[in-house]
Amino acid sequence: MNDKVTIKTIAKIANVSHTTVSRALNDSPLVKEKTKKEIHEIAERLNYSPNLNAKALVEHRSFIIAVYFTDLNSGTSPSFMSEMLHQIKEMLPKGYEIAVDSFASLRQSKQAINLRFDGALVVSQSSTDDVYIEQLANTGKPVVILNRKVERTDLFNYASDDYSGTVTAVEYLLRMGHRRIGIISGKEEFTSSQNRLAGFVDTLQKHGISLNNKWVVAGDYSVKSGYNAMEKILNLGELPTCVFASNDDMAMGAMRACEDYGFSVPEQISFMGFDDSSYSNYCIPRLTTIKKPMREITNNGIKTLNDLINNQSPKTVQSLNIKPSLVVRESVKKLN
Amino acid sequence: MNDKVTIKTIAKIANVSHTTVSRALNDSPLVKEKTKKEIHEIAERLNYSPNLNAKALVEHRSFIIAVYFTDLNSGTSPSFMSEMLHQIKEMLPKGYEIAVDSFASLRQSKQAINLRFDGALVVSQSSTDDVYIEQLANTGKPVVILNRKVERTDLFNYASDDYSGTVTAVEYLLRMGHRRIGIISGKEEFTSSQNRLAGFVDTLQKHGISLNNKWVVAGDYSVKSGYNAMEKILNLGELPTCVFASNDDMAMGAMRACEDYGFSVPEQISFMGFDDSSYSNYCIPRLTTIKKPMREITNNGIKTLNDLINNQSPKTVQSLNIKPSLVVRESVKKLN
DNA sequence: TTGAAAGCGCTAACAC
DNA sequence: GTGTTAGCGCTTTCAA
Repeated sequence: MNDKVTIKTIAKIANVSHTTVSRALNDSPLVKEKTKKEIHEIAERLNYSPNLNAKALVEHRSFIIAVYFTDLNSGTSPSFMSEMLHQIKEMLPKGYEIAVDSFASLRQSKQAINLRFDGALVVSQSSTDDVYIEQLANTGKPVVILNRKVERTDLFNYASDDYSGTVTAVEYLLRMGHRRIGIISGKEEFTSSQNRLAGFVDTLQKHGISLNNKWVVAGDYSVKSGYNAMEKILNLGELPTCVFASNDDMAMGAMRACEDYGFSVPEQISFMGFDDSSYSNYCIPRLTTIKKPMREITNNGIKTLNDLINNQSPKTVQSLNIKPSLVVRESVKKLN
Repeated sequence: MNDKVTIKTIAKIANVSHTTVSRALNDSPLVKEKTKKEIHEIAERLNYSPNLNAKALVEHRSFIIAVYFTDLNSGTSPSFMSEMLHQIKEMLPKGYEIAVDSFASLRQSKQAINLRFDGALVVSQSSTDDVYIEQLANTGKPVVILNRKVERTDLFNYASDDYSGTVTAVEYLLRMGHRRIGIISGKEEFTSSQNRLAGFVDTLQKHGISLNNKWVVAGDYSVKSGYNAMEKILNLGELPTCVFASNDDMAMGAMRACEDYGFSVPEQISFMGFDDSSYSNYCIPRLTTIKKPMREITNNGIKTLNDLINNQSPKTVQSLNIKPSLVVRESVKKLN
């Protein structure tokens, strides 16, 4: 292909220097309108497209936004990820590319972090990410951490307050008369799992409700793990009246297990989820859940990064720990 | 930060020329082992990281793999996308970045396609992508098209044979005794919707079954659209015994509508989905569906692109239209 | 308003 | 084995 159209090609045709072409193409006020127009025409005709590598080299920036996930494979819900990418793409200045990567894959291949980016957005799930976050921050380039509250206070950081969300959840369950409550927890390494579990345990304790340890079963946030965890609980003999699943996917798996074992939901066992995934309003029964404020998290994050990259001090706050809200649907029965 | 560690910095310390450093770092056999070791040590100590922009400029490649979706927003199922990205990341040579983009956003912002990539993977849903695929192909760089069969035969192209999948689906429904069958179709512009609809219509006709046009309702592949579409059908008075939903998500929405309107599934109305999404084995009832061969599609695509980038002629075939398979579960009742 | 020249950090002839 | 030099395509002084 005619890859070789450079500013020099255009310069020759327009009978000017390549400097002028560069200026014209960058809409510099130093170039006469007429020349500018001519150059633009030629560029268009030749289907000129600037060599971003050269531009990046000389301008000391790369036109790349790095988006890091803890793990592309598991944990980050696909819908979160896809919404994320979509929003970033919408809000980012034209000409920027989005480079997707994961800390898990870096760790696995023992690779160093790639420094070619102008700003980074980190969707963090685990404190094991901190090593990498450190490295990103050390570049001095704009970095925004989402999804998980980090220790460092000098970083822009927007997260969901999962602990408080779970408190809300459990208090609702208590109000509905439940006292025998189990939990299916999420991926152990994930901060969200830890916070949700802690919120659960603490709230029961605070209200003087004893927790049956057999009703605390580990899942990994997948639908299947919810199913398996619930099987364990159902085989216990002594059943809870309600199970809090640390995310909606596991709740769906768990409800399916009940169906298979002949327990009706919510008549015999109630369920509470977390996240408010797009399926939770359509499963049977509709899932009562805690709505994770994904929209606010991503919006804040992207806006901030955007400002940072354009060297404006962000109009957003430095850090946010957003309280999730309760979404009452059909999966929790009121006991009398 | 100490961003400024370049090969020249290292050269000065090691008392060699920057060329030698370059060679050493690239593990050239031309450099003495001892010097090499020294240089590597210094590089490590200084936390040297090569400037990819410079490297890219001189090597005429960019270490970027472009991944294009028709639309990041809708149509491409999030789980497909995330599995895709994960697999690419796993199989791609180290040091490569994955740049995610969508034709929809290009179109919206009237942007030209970005030429900074060494190979492109296109997850195409619609023939409107062809303009862009053309441009990508014209770069002469490796391009692999997934998900949809394109006209051009010179491109590497792996897709699911949705038409034949739907034939399989409908013939199964007929075998189960259904004659009054409706369809909820997907996004109109998407090739998959068109093929699935065509397969549906053709197969009914081939078997001499008349199609009630009122039972042909348009959705857009979202759960909600499946719900809405099913509402329309349920309000019709005359009901089908079975509805084929063009994807699993819509089937889930439709089954939920039945629940809300007091129709039992599959006793009164049966459902068949498409895709075999991760939820289809856990919803209530479990969804009988057609398994889209995503794994084969992505595997072939990534392997091929990989070979192409490394200048090997791919061990894979040029083009594949993979037949999906039937997955029988619980949502289709056998009529007698 | 334009051009000449330098240089971004790297690789690759071509010498030695 | 190693160094010198040139050059990738671009922006940016500085001079005219």
